[in-house]
Amino acid sequence: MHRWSRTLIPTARDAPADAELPSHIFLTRAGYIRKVGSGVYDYLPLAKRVLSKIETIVREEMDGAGASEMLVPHIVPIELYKGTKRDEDYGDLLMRFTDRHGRDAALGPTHEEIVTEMLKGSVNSYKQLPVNVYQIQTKFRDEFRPRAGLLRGREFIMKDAYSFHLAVEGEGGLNETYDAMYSAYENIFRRCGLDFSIVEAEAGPIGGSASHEFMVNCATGEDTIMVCPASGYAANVEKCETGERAYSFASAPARDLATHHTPKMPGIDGVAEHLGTTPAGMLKTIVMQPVEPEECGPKWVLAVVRGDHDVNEGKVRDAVGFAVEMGDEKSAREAGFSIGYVSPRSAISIPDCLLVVDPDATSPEGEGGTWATGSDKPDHHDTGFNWTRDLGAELPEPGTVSPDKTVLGDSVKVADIRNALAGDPSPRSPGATLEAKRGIEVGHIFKLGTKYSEAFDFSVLDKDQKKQAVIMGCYGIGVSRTMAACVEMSHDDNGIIWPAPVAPYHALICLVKPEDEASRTACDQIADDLSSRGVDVLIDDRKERPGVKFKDADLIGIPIRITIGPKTLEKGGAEVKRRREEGFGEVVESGDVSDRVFALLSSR
RNA sequence: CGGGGUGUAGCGCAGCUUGGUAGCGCGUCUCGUUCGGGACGAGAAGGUCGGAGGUUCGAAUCCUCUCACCCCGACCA
Repeated sequence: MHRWSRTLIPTARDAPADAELPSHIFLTRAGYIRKVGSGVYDYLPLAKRVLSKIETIVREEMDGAGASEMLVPHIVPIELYKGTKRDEDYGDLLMRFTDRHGRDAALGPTHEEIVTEMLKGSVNSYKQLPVNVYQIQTKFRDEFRPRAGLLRGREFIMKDAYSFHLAVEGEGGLNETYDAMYSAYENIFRRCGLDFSIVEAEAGPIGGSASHEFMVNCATGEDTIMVCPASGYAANVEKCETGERAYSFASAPARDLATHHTPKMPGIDGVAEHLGTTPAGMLKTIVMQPVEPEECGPKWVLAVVRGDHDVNEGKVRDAVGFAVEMGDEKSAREAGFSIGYVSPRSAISIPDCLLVVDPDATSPEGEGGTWATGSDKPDHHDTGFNWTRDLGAELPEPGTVSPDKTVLGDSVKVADIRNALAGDPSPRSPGATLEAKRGIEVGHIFKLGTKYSEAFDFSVLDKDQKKQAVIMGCYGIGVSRTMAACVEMSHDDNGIIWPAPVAPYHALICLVKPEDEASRTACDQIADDLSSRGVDVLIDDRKERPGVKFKDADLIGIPIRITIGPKTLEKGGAEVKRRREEGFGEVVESGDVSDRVFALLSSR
């Protein structure tokens, strides 16, 4: 139980000019957070209470799922990152500094390395596996452009867990823990009162294979996710598959190939306008190359998508069977590519090329059967390009492309290689189409594999006395971001509306007239009653006008407001109102208030 | 890292073009009247105008350098 006059809740009528999103505006105005520097915030008492409640839920579910809490240093010697090259991969995101002895260190952006080191030093038998350890700690990532308050700060609070296994499958295997974490995360976010989606995701710079993201559904979210309403399939845009799409190269050309001079037109929009077409009437040909050229056939991979679509590197990788990256511009020019003006014909004229075409880039929609494309010479584009007439190579027969199928031609493949879009066919439910939604990522679980254990030479002897690299998983939750996401998801024009499980207090007693003896007596009795039943109570005992108190009550968003004043006492008790309800609440007899509050809290 | 912008009282802003010794609203403090949805009146406190250098009799204002912060893009938990 706290009294407003004795704690620190500096509410403000105006938000700082740079606050744009509701979570940033309200958390600041309601006295939860205060900016200290770019992307760095104070957590004031109200915020700390919310964070603690989220952390408690996290701890209960993590412990319940067999994980053990620990804590590693915030500061990590830079050598640990060199082992995995993440000092380079993270680049400037890694906040580095040098101590008085000239030793380089970093503020941990996440702690795979240091935890792997820790386990390596303490686990050397398969009998000690599996193990799953976690911590809740401040992380630091030196974002170039922090924004949106707590949603993308530089310093943030994160729960990160790391599991270690001898095998992927079976009892004690990675998948078992991964599944346990999956359901623990579902429990955590459900208990936090969040509306969320679970989506399939690429692994990102952290490395590894399978992963899922937990996204709070929210229109202001920074991430786009694709969902199939029929099957429940959901994935982030980078990962999202599309359903079967038909393709055919066999359209009859209605016009001849013609070359146009298109100097100094960087964007595809500008070129399309100049040629009298739209980006959807053009082909975009991206020159890519294998990451490890020695281990695969072709030197170059040309990915062709429609002009208004985006090539997806991961999908190209899956289609060709080896990892690819954007082609190095210098060596691509040396090989003969007119970067910026490449057409699919370069795949035929330049040796060692593999051509991969997205179904939507085969036969154009509408009349004409031809595309606008690059001319394979600087400052020129062609119109009237027709695959069968103008490519000069054998093309695959018409058919369909589904996520698990790649159609092979001699030197031409057709495959899903672009980012999914709203309206695309669902990969899981024939006839349904994908929808795009926005979300805020609050949790992410990865199957890491052996990337870190191999880098740190962390292996154990198995039953057959064979040395085996330990298999890892890692599981993160943005704790401070979860707090902000709650506000993004649940607020109105007047302020925050906390879900009860994470609210800083369950009930706010608004003393209309704190100097009134009878009010104070009733208030103390009700507060004691509630506290003894485990309800967190904040008493607004400030000598303020009622209007100010009600405005502040709405701002800070405590789920239940109990108003006590001479008028309510006259009517026999106190007014009880939910934050999410408008107007006046109901007057409840003083002795019944705690029962009433308890009932409201239990009914959500 | 590209493009744009802003630094003046705790918060929001004006003043800068055309140099003359700093102002408004909110908040804070005192007194009085008010008292269930951000009251009213009277009074008060609070600023090396981001920093350094320069021009000038005189700089918040003009010039140079610097630092910080923000927005869009790229990137990203």
